[in-house]
Amino acid sequence: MQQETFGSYIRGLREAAGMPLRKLAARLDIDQSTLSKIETNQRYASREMVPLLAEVFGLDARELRIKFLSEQILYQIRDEEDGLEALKLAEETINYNKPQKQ
Amino acid sequence: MQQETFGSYIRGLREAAGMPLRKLAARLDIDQSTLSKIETNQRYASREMVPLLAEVFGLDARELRIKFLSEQILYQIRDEEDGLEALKLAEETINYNKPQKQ
DNA sequence: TTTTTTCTTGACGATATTGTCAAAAGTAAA
DNA sequence: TTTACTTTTGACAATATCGTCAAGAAAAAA
Repeated sequence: MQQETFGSYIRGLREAAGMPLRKLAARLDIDQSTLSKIETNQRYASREMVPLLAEVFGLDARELRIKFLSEQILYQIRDEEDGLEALKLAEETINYNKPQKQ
Repeated sequence: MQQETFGSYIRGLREAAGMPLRKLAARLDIDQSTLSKIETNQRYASREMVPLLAEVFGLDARELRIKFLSEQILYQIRDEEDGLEALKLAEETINYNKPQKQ
């Protein structure tokens, strides 16, 4: 299930840009060791980093946020049975409570 | 979005059964104040309580687990934009990595 | 209204998670 | 190799979350 994490995804972007950890960490306003750990999956990226990352790498902020949230969700239901069903129920709950169009 | 929480759901079950907090807490092996807080949404139910709750109230354990996980997920994406899209992406990711039938 | 039982609350210790510092390890250039 | 730079790591402080205790508030029974 866990092929590419958000952390390794960032690492890929950063390396492709030839940018050192130190610089990206500065842009994100975090310690470089924290970023190192995020990229090696010893820590988790925080919500606030997402728009900054989008800006730095010229990505669509919305898409990146969705990717980030999705990974959070997947992490939460990792090695749970019926995770898929839980996702579906969550979806239904959102849809049910969403204001109806027309 | 948040109409009935897992906590208030438990409270409903417990009251319907005419069971005092104290007794249910004992069955769950937690302090009654913890259960009180869970039922009033000041704390979150833990994963381990779910099968015990199912047993106590004669519910389907799988369904209750799904309900529990679903709420966890919804809590995580509360007041996030594009939460629904994140859910869908998570689903796709699971489906994509699921072993194909046939 | 007293008494008993149930429920809630605030404070606090225990636990888990996070971010940082400083040093070590790894890599590349000179 | 030295030297300079990048990345990783371990230890620890800061923060957040959690469960319990003990007392108080609320409710029900007597």
